[in-house]
Amino acid sequence: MVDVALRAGVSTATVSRALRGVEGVSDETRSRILALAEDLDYVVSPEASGLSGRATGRVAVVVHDLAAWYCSSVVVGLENELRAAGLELVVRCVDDPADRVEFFGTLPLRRKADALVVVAIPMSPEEQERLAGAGVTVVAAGTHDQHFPSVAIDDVNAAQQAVNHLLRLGHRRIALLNTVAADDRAWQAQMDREEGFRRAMRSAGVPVDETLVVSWSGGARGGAEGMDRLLSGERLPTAVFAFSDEVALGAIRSMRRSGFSVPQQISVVSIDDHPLAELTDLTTVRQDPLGLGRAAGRTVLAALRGEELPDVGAFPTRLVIRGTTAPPAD
Amino acid sequence: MVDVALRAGVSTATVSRALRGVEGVSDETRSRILALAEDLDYVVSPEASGLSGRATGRVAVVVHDLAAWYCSSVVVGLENELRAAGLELVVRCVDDPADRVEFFGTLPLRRKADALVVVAIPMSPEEQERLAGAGVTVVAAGTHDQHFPSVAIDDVNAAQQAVNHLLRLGHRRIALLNTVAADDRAWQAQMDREEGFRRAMRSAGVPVDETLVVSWSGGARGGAEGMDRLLSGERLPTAVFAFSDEVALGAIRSMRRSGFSVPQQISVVSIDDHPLAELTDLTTVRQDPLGLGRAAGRTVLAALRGEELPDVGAFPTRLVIRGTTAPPAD
DNA sequence: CTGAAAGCGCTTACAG
DNA sequence: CTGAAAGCGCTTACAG
Repeated sequence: MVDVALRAGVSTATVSRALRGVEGVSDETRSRILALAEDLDYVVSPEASGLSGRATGRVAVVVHDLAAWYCSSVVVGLENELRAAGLELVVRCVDDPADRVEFFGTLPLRRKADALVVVAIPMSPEEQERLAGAGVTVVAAGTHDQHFPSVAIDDVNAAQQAVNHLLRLGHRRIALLNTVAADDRAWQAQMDREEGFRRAMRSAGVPVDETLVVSWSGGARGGAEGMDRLLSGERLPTAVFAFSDEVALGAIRSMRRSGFSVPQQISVVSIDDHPLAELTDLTTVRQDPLGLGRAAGRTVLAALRGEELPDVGAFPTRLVIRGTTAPPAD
Repeated sequence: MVDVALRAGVSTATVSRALRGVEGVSDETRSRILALAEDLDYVVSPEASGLSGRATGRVAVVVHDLAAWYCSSVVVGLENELRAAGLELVVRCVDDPADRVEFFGTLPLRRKADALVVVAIPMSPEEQERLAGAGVTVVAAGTHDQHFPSVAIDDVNAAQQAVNHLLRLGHRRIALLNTVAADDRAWQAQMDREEGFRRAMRSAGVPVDETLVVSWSGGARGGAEGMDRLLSGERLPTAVFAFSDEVALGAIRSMRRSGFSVPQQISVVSIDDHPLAELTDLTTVRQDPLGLGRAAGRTVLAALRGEELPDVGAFPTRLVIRGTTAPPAD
């Protein structure tokens, strides 16, 4: 920077102001400095800038499973929005419970980032408290949060959209193929989606057959295994509401293997609209993790600017009817 | 840090040395300082540290499509390895060609990171040159590179593994369902996999029917469309080698829709072993992007330590035979 | 509109 | 093994 200042014949203070677009520099001087900086291929040192100023120009994101479609899409949305604002994204994966304890225990983010975005990790009260004392702006993405601004879908409502679709088709023996969090701590989405399932059934006056409510591990494999359990039960469902598209895909695989046709004998609906849902002709409730990540990014920017955060409400979801649902055979 | 030094009754220089595990501090002093720092919940400011020392403690990763399984897996592997070494990962997505030009044109990474990992983006000579002059350690992951250390699979060989499997089963009319890069610049993997395809055919003395060589856009949709083209040709293939699992899945969908059974009428093999490959019983050549990311991370660490980089050779791939391949019907 | 000077919180030769 | 001091490259009141 001294170099630029010397050549421009001004002080480093002026260069600093010109480069940051701050007021108090004449247009003539500013453009001269900008041109010079460009010429010299000069970039400000974020270290020095962060040390003297207050902000680091970085926002951290903690994410549960970056390799999963949902999480990586949220992160891409975040990155796009933050990059446009000149901020960098530091990614921290939290793979297992031990790692999670480690992260929330040490919170290695003080002075390392201006804000933290927690993606798809419902926080315990203790974790929230730790974070609140960490001195950074916190935004939750993919989960609802009491203490911090959050952007997420309404899982109860999304589940109702799915189950109502089955009910409208005439189904009554509807199974819930839920998942359990690997973490064993209550996972918000699972509870909310079950609540939505029950609420839809209740509204329609249809009793829930508890033998048709199964919670199994997640992913396609979990869905396949959970479905095997349902198929080995006494009375079969005519329709299944699965926690996610991946679970649904696994379930469908199990059904076909066992000789059941979808949707002729059993209908399937889930939540996500994963890229493969269209390919597999899966009826699902679409959510938009990329857009959600962008919204979370905008929330971070607003919070950093100290703006009043407008309550964005729940992020929208929408039923997409494809080929895995049909009226019951009987 | 002054706070810790004051309470420990030593200078900040000693605290700094103790905290970094550098030599030149008595064990007694060191442990006292460490305990104190722990007590006070003290963490060094990376800004200040970076400003006085040389390194930033950060490595940047540029990635083409973070939402894709392959790329996000590589990034997770990288993150795991780098985090274990106390380094942070800054993620930069490069979505479209314009964005790519912008990135390589401005290279906003000088002083912002100690190293740069380029994931799945084959670089042009000009881009390589720009990077070489940027003053950061560069590692390529997922592509081979002349100028920088790189860790990648041998695409030619992987393709041969796939096609040789088909040849061994007795297939001769084998189609290549390749993809074209959205970027329109030559994409290494596509060329190498085509080369592997041709080499395997040549070795087996089987002529390539050029009407069975199709390059279409990527993803499941691209695979479906490309397959439709193949199916509308004069002579049908008895087997298809697809660029990736997603392309293969799309292709299979097209075949089933057109009334062809897999593998009875047409066999399908591809490259990846995507999580859904097992679910869909797809025969494929497995690659391990998570492990590849880890290896890239280790390469970065070694380079940062100034170590001689051992030539790791190609990252291994392995044929996984499942249910989409069988001997030809005739 | 512009500059001189202090200070951000560390690390690193240089002494001892 | 330990400390005093300079310096890393910026930003920010404070003057002018």
